[in-house]
Amino acid sequence: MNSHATDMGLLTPDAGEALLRECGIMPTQQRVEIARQLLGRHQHVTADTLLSRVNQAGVTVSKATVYNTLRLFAEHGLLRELIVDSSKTFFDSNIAAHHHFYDPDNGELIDIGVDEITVENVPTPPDGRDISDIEVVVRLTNKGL
Amino acid sequence: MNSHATDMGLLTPDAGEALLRECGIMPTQQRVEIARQLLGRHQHVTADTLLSRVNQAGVTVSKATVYNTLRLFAEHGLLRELIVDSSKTFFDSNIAAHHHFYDPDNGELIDIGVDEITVENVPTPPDGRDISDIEVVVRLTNKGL
DNA sequence: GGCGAAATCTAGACTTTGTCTAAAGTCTGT
DNA sequence: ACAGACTTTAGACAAAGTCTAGATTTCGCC
Repeated sequence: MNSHATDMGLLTPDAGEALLRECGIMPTQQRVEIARQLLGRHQHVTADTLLSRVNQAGVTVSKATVYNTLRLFAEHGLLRELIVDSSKTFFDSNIAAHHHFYDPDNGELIDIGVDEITVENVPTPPDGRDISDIEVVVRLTNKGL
Repeated sequence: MNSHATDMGLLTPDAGEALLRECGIMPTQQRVEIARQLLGRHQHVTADTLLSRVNQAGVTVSKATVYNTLRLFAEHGLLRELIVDSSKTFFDSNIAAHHHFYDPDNGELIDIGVDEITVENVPTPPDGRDISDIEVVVRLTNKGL
């Protein structure tokens, strides 16, 4: 057990604040609480689940701040936006290169380590463009459907 | 030039109707027009662009019918839903296995043939589930940003 | 061709996810 | 404590997609 996270996988308030400062993000109460809930362990959340989780933790946060903060954290590389479902956006606190299984039936996301799958020979992109990200989504169905 | 498509890549009305019948889909006027616009060549469309294209072709179609028909065609394997952008869904009339470059700046999608990229060693899915689809999205940025 | 049953289509209300805005609150350096 | 810059908020707004009830079309059959 490390001293920066509680046994529920939350960061301590101090660790959350320190992390944000390191990234040059002003550590407001809302941002620290979102960081605590999100960045203590690897997980996949939607804006909606995060909003209710933070509010249940006793910190009042508005919908706009949740979206602003998620975008801000993503810009600073603290988390990654996942596009796997047409109706909601997931955010992934695991920023290491990896891919996903996705089960549309229950919204479950499961990490696939970058060493567990082989993606090679990606063609060079057209004209004046660079690759910013490679995302592999392996969609699942329940057996016998 | 084959006899089933015009020089604009549209199916002839007869070819469209025949295609739907082969799939066991009742060929209504709306469905035939959507099939003509969509299935004559490989392309990527959103529900919105398709709606206006069909209406401009002189066939009145409602938004609900466009969505119903796209889902119906996808269920019958005539096209494929692509999840590459959090704000809109694309449909791909190329049903052969392949992947995509995606440029979020202009919404452009470019096919990557399944022989142009290597995706191997996909782990076995958990418990009682099967793989239904593997989707690789290579996101692009403009150089020097 | 005409008929009834079943399937389909439509307009528009509705839902959901996410964005925007103007006003109020908070923080920092001095 | 003050100014100025940044952040947060509630709620209006926007866009994509879903749903529904009633009107229309299609089909098989005579």
